[in-house]
Amino acid sequence: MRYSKALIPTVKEVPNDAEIPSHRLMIRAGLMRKLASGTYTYLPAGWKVLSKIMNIVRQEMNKSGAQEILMPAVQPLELWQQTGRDVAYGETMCKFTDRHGRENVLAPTAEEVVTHVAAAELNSYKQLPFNIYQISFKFRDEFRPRFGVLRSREFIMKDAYSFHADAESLEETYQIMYNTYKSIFERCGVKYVIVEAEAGEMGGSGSHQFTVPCENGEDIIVYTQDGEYAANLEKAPVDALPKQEAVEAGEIEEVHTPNVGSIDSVCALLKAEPKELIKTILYSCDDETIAVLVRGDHDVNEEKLTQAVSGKRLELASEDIVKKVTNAEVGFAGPIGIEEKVDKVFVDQAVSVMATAIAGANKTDYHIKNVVPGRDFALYSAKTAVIDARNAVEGDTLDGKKLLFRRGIEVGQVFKLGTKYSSKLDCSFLDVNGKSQIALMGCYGIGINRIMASAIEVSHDENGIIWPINIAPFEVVIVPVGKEDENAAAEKIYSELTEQNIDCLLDDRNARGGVKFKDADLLGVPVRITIGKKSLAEGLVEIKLRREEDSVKVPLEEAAAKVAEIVSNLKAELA
RNA sequence: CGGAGUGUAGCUCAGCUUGGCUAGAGCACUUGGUUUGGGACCAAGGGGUCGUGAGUUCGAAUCUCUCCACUCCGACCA
Repeated sequence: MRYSKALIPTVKEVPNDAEIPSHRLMIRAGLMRKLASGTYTYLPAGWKVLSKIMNIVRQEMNKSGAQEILMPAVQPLELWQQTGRDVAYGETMCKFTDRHGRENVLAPTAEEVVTHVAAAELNSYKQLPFNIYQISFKFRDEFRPRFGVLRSREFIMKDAYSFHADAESLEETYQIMYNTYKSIFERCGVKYVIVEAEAGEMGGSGSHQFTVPCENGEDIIVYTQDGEYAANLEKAPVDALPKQEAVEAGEIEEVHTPNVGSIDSVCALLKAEPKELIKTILYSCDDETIAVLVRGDHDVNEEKLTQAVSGKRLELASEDIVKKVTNAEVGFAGPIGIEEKVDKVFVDQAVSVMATAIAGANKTDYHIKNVVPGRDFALYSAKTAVIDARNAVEGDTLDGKKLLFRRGIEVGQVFKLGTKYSSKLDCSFLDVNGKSQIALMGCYGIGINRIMASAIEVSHDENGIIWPINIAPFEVVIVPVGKEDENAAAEKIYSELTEQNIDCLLDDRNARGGVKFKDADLLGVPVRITIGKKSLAEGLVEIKLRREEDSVKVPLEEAAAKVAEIVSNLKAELA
């Protein structure tokens, strides 16, 4: 590609709505432009990056035995109603009615459609297993799109779905996908960690997340120093805390706390620490109401809670329910006597070992001091159980080992779905004995745009992007500085490299050297060839790697061969 | 959805407090010239119904209200 003919509109100044490096650099390097909140147009160089990522994904998926298909972006809402996910996905799903009055959704994912497709074609165990995938646009009407491409409303996802006759087969494909994902991210040149994850809304029995550690990630990874354990925050269990030393706790004492409902304000008023408080949080689960007790400085982990209610859908109780159950305004729920008012009580382990605590009084504008767990409310009963119900925090351990935290960008996740979708959409087959069986499923997603953004997040400097060569918009940029012999030499190298299928950008613009260097750095092209007057007079050109400071000079005639070798070495690093 | 903020040229912003001549700067763009190894310089240009709609006023970018868009924080934490 010749720069003079290319639409690569680099800019010096950034629109003020870009905050994180990947977003800023994608705008500055002319890779993309925003159309509206959470939607972006990819310009030629940006689309090339995405295309290269998609090609790697496609090659590795095909190599694993998966087959590519393409499903519609517009799906009938009816399919989603059959699995109940029309409600579960809620407002995140963009719905619309067509001219015939039919309700549709813009695909946020495709479990329903793919299961429907498979159900129609699957008859016999002899067809199993198979794994089909697509690379397509997905639309999720996010609460709050942000961080540029990291949480956009429209994005490109590779989603694969496997179908199996038995658990062993699912396990086998799951492992194949796990390894395929490793190859994909390695070839893309992004450093990732694999963590245990909860299946969440997707359902199923097992899941791993592929996460790129980086400061601007939205996910929190919890791990032990020795690398024995890594999980996301939703999943990570914690060791039980030791029982606090018993203190001379007086009788419970009601205190007036007018208009003071939040943890912080209670602490301020009573001069206490959040860790001396018990939070009582109410959830609705089907028709039941569930109370959860956690320490004031801890957060409820809904995934753990969901496990405790056997995977049933949980929802924070509405204000009305809270008022009805506690006989008080929101902010004053407490553990004493709550057992009689709700269907279940889960006490977080950290609460169960508290010596004494402050809690809500189930009475508007009142709290209770000197609450002793086990004395003033039951820890174990028909309705009450002590469980691990909170997020891990700094200071927690697992198996006695200190838990560490770091942020990351989720770029891929694999799930064992089991029969969650196949049972509801009747995806079954006849087994060897002629008996009808429900197919087992796995699903495997990769965020294409997120690979692009995370590569930038972890690899850039003050001058711009530093691409891994396999996903760079160009592998080599040729910069002639000057306009006579330099251009001729540049053309020569350009045609030699192009002939060898090296993806090359020739900066043939009539611009000063400085401009070309700045743009080459901003765009992040891994290898740069500079052809200047002085060196050329000696028959030399200069080769510089974007990621390194120094350059080397080689004879003009050898330049193409030398660069081809460098390119192939850089690629070998990512093989 | 709650809170905060911002909307003036393609981009970054000034002007608004205290209403008043033809609405400004830098970057970008066009033309000509000089330049050409790290975002050059000179000169001449083009480009804005100041987000929308209403109101107050002799007069509104500026004051008031409506709506819209965008950004940030939060959104189960009782």
